[in-house]
Amino acid sequence: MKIAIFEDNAKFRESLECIIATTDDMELCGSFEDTHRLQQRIQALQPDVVLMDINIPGKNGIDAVQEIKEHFPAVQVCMQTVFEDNDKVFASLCAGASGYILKNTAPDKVLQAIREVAGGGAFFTPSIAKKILNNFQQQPEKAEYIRLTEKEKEVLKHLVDGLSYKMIADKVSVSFHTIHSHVKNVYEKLHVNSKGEAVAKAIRNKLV
Amino acid sequence: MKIAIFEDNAKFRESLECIIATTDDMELCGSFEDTHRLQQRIQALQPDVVLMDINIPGKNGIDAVQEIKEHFPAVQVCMQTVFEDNDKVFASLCAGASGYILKNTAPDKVLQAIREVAGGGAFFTPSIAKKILNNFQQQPEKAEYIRLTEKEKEVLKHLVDGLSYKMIADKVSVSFHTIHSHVKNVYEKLHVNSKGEAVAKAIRNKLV
DNA sequence: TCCGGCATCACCCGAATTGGCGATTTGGTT
DNA sequence: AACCAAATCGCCAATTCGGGTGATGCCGGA
Repeated sequence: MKIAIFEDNAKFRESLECIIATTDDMELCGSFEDTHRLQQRIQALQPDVVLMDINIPGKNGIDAVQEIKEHFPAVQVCMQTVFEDNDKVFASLCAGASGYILKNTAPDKVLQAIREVAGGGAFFTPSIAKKILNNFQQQPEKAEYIRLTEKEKEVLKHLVDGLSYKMIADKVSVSFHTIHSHVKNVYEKLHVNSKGEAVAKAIRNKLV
Repeated sequence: MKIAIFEDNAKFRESLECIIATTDDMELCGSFEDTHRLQQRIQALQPDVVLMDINIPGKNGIDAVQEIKEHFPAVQVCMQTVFEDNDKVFASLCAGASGYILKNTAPDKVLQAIREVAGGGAFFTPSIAKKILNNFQQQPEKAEYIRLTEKEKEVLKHLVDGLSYKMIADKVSVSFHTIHSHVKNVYEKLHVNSKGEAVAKAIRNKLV
């Protein structure tokens, strides 16, 4: 697993280098104090995971993430910073970062974060996770939990994709009438009575 | 730190009990296989953290979380389940859960999750964190400008609300045929050919 | 001034959707 | 064994939708 570091603070960068270098399943493939020639560096090193500071000379860390994900979508990026301002956190995540850890994070947690993002997962330090959570809970959306069966969810997904009853029936290998029946049940449970409302509610309640 | 468990699977509940009981800084103050008399139980036990299963007899786990947070906002809840469907995850978080861990989570991670949520933080297993992350990152890759006219946008809004052509015609005080015509134009511009797709695209591209 | 985009209205037709009435067979819980 | 929810299938009627092919004005930019 190849790791690249972008961090301007020399002491901190060195300690990161040390952590990575002394870990068996990781290889430190690059360590930089600025984001100059970002694409060339990434292209040359082909890292699996990039540790990125937010306050870094050259291009700032958030823009750097965006650039990396745009040109090298397979590269996973983990933000590594002292800041936990809401705007920086959310901007980083929207830019494509898969992890966000604070600089006071213990070394073993840093390694854990790297492994998680490398494996396609995500990792946040608890205080960051809490911020993200608040973002959900602040929605006044009094989302009653709608208990759809698996079949009903599947049919609903296909409705969202614009398939007709007949096409869904084909795709699920089931009779047209069955789909008909499922759709009716979905409408009932969602308290809607048209496809448009059902699709809208499905997307807004993240049933898809 | 007082922990209460709500989990209907006996074997799994016992293993959780064991994990908690053998941890120095935690005290198992209750363990239940259903959510009956939920408020009385919480009131009597005064737990700091509740581990809650989603599929649990009585009231389902998500509604239970909502009830707990409503009457005992200081109690932190961590979901503990085998499900990772989007709807269950987001419904849980919106209901007030501070953590969401899968049942295959290692014991030390479970303890870590409990400590984090007790301390006012949040904890998600990586795959759940990834789902949450995707919720932020989905959308930017649409540079394709869709220029709808005002009328078309209005008609589209009403379609999203589930109105039929005729109802829209009434609402906008215009002929049914006009609505028909607008809808056809919208379909053409959105490159779709069904109401479902149009509604989905409208919401996802924030045209509404 | 002419052209193109927009809004409006109109007709046709085949297919899809809705809603309401059923039914049987599973699978899991009690 | 009894029960229940879910999944499956069926019929019917009214309405709506999707696609095609028009037409009429109105307005603003070339």
